[in-house]
Amino acid sequence: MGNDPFCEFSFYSFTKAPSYDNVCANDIIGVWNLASMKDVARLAGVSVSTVSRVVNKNIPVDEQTRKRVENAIDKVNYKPNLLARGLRSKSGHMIGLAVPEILHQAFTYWIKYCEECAAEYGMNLIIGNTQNNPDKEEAFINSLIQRQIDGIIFSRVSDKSRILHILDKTDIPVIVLDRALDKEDVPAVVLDNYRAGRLAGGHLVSQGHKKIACITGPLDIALSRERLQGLKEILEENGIDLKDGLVAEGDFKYETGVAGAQQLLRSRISFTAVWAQSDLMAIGLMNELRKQGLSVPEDVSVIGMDDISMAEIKLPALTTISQPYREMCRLAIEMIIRQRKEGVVPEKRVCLQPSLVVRDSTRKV
Amino acid sequence: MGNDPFCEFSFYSFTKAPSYDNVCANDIIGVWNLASMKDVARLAGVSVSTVSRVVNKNIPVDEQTRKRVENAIDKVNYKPNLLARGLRSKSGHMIGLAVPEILHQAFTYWIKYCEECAAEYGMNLIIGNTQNNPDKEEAFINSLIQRQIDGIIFSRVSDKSRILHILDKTDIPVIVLDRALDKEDVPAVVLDNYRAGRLAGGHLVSQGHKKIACITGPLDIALSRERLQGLKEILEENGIDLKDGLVAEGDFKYETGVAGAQQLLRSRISFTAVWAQSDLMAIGLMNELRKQGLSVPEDVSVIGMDDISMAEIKLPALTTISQPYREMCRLAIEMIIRQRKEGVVPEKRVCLQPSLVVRDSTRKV
DNA sequence: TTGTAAGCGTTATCAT
DNA sequence: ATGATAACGCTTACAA
Repeated sequence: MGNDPFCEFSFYSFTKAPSYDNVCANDIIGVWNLASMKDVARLAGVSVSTVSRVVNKNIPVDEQTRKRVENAIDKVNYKPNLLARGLRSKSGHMIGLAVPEILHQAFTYWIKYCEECAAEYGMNLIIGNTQNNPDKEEAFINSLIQRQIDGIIFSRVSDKSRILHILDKTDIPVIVLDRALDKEDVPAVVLDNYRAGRLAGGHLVSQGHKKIACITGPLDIALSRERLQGLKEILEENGIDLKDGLVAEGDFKYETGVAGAQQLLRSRISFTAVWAQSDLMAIGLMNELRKQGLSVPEDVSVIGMDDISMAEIKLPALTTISQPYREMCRLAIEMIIRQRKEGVVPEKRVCLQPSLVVRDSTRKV
Repeated sequence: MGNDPFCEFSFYSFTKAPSYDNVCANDIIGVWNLASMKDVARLAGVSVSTVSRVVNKNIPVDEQTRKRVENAIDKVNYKPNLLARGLRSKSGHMIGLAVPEILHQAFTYWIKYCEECAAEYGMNLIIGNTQNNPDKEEAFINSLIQRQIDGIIFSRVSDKSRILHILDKTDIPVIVLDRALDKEDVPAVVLDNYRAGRLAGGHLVSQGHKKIACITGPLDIALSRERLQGLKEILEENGIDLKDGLVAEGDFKYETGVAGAQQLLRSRISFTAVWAQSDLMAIGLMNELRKQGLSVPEDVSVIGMDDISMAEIKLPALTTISQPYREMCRLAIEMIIRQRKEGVVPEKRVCLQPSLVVRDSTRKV
């Protein structure tokens, strides 16, 4: 088996690159030069300013010269240099996205949709994995500032005060996704978590459940409390009491779903339905229930939250609460762009609605 | 429930930003200016070139002046402008990563580890989701070229000829991750897929299995064939025949694991172990087997490939073949950096070894 | 060792 | 409508 990183029938070798005509003089060797505006201008017999005007389409240019310039542009395959443009216009045409952990599926949604939407606006997305480490976060933000980034989107912040301290001295638009900062002093795009609780509870109530349990996220995080509150209120409105013994605290990960199931069963309070505040916990819960001889949904209905792709493929497929990831990202990016282009600054938080996805893990009782 | 995107107790409003003293003159409003070298130079009473020399630490500077400059740098909190630096030195200090789909877990590994390694080298990572769409791919690459990107990493390429056509005119280092191009004409970091097949087969053989089946990836992809070949050969070497009826073709996704299970069972050829060439297919396979009344690993041993996080939490936890994602990304990035800095160009492909992760889905027979 | 100045590829101001 | 020209902030010959 061997730990040798290279297999026997391949090799890893470097050779001197062929020397290029236009080698540049610093440590980076052999950069091929794209055509610049100067080249286009020379070819079209106009000045660079005219080329710029044609490229940027904002200032009137004579039809004749425009044609000539456009031809020249095609001919030399001119593409504007975004570093030069950014340097001059103070806009790198880039958006930064900071996530605490790339491998968590919920965060990959932010990455995917932020990239998608940024691309639609002709922007590139720089991502940074902060690992909930304030130092990494700071380093990432600093590199973004140095790139004249157009805006920064945070999905969670490990050290609020530090971040704001750095960014307050700039006027770089900042949006917090998903998990707003406590004081609401930074624009945010968040989910209506209270409503998520109501949705989950409402679904279970409508199925006739009366003995309901919940596995929450960390209760020091506002959104876990809001979700729980929503659940509590909808149950109360239907004359149902959410018993303290049937609330287990988790951390959104699989293992605490398992642990939560054990805790609920140990309580000896009977229940016919559980809402786990993340799909991962819901799956852990289902696996543990099954292990203990209970079947889902026959004995216990289970509802999750997030609608990760795994939710579809479990047996049974998981009923869950889905977040409008795409819309949230779009909104965040549009808020950034508006703030940069039009000088308007979003004042408060935007709150989007979750929706219920009914699959096979819940049923009438 | 309502489809209204904004909940009733929040609002989405923009107001005019306060005007800043240093508003710049174009359409981007209110950009806060970082201190520049000029500011540092003025404060330290030296020229900008001296500041540059201090910052870049490559050219000797008098201890006295260095101290003065460093103090000035701290005082004004100077950070080099990376756009200007990139423009001048023709290196954006960025690496681009093109993936076909961000939400697939295997690709998120590339994102995570490329980001991690790029950060170690002081580079930022721009990601692009190509969706296997040649036009998106081309647009992404063009934007990278325009940013004087230092190198591009592809995880799969939808249209090889087009990409190479664009990039061949540049000398931007290009590395293909994971799935090499057919002709081996682009540097690549790949897994030893043949060896993966041998590992999977070897493990099953060592457990005493003799009736072995396989669910492959798409057979028009070389790596699926290489994996299958490895499996075949190790079995042959042990006097075991991999029966044609026990090979089902899938596409790496969950559903074809289910379908593969059905196909294998329909064949009526008995088997005691299956290698699915992706964990997702392995999970589909396990679920389908269970549905048909077979248990894993009691009746059938199952081994997967990729070692995605889901593999750990299934019941039973999945025995699988893991890829050295982190090392592969590191190698790719280091190849890029060496090519850029030292002008050395990696000639062929680098091939890394997979490893076996034994969990609970396989057992002695 | 340090300063001067040119230039990277743009955009924007000011003439014409 | 178009062309010089001066920035943007940096690196780097070349001079001193």
